[in-house]
Amino acid sequence: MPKQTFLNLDESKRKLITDAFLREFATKPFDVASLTVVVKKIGIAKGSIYQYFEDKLDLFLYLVGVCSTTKFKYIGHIERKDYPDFWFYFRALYEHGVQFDLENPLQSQFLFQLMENLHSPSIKHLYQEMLEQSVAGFEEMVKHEVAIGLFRKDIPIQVMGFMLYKVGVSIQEHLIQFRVINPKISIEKNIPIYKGKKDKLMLTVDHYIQLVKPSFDKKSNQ
Amino acid sequence: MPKQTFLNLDESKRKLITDAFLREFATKPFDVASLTVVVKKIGIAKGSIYQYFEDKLDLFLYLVGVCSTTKFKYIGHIERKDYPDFWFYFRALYEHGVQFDLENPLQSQFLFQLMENLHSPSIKHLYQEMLEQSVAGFEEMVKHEVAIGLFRKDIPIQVMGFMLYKVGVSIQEHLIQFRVINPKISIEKNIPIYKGKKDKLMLTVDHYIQLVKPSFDKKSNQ
DNA sequence: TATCTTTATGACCAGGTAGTCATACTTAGA
DNA sequence: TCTAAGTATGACTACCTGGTCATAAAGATA
Repeated sequence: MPKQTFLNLDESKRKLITDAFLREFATKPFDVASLTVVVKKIGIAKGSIYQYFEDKLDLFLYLVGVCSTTKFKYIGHIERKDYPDFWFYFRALYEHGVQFDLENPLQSQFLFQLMENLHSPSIKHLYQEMLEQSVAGFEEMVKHEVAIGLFRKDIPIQVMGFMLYKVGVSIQEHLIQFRVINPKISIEKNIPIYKGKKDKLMLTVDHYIQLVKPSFDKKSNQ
Repeated sequence: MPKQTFLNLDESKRKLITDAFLREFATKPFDVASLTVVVKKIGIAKGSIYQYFEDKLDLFLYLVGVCSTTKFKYIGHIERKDYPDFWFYFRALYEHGVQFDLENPLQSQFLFQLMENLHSPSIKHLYQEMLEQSVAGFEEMVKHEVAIGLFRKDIPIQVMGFMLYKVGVSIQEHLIQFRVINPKISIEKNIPIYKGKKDKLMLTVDHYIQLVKPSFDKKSNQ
């Protein structure tokens, strides 16, 4: 948790600091990201950081918190019950995710790279924790779909949950792989990852849904 | 490429060095792995490393080469044409992959963590390159299956190829996630990742095949 | 204006890194 | 046994990191 000193700062300075570190941590793994470089870039003293935060990890966790909170405002209200089947719901999550990205590019990019940048040995436990949480979330979704008879039940929940999680991740990675989006350049130029690419994203989402739907949906004759 | 000096070394010393660095790079990202630590551990001078290799990257690439060559001996002879459908072929790759692991634990573990440990900024290009190659390989497979009418053709090849690649990766990650295997501990104790777990691995492979088969296979009425 | 509290600073510390290089040691051949 | 080529060494450089802390500056209160 940030110290009181940081919270007392006026918003513009808080934003200056937050944004600068979001940028750093969005580009480099935790262990490689350098506080020294960032403070030089924004022209504040190294010592100040330690008036604001306990240590590097404290700062990092603060950023995670900020971004998660923001994103939740965009997708927190989306509920499964408002959609006829899981895939409409799944699709909606992406649609509102784009909105989050367009309006909060830096935060979006930070979250985008989060899992990747957590691969540093010194915070391995955090990675494990977050992955576990994500996977558990998808497992819950699958469990529900199986319960209401929309998803097949001949495959272990864990397998379906994990695969679904992977599908979610793969869509974004696909767009990077095939040069539709370029997070690195987006961060440099400070433009939203999906700016002008919402259509292409949703088309890809649809392709993936079309592809994996038969894997999850219960066959009509079962 | 290693320098001649390294190649002149007698095998036992070469193996000592190779194994020690495989261990280091199997545990830590490229940028975090420390040559200094390794040379201390095996009791040779830091300078010696630079008599053997150009630099850290040269050493790393040597390790990649060694492991790839070994693994190829195990799965290079497996050909699609020897199997009735893609999924038997896919399954066979895993089966022989286990054999490679059991007989070359260290190399297996190094390759296992390779993609993950390539996330270091200083070798981002290498990551990109290898990913590209892997994905291209899976795309070729898909293309072939579509051509012979076994895979559906209503989804872009790129999407199917990338998804298939992800399925391959996901199986291993699944086993970590659900504590069936534990590469980190295996490396510490120097035992094969899949020792005594071949059955569980193949069961999981079968689950994933069973799950994703309907996504890829052409429907009989199409 | 004088006092007290909060905030900002940057030199400094201990510890780490990849890579260099002159020197010493080994080995092989004559 | 002497020489020459190959191999091993570790102190050293230049540079980086996260984190500390006494001190200075700024703000608020009276």
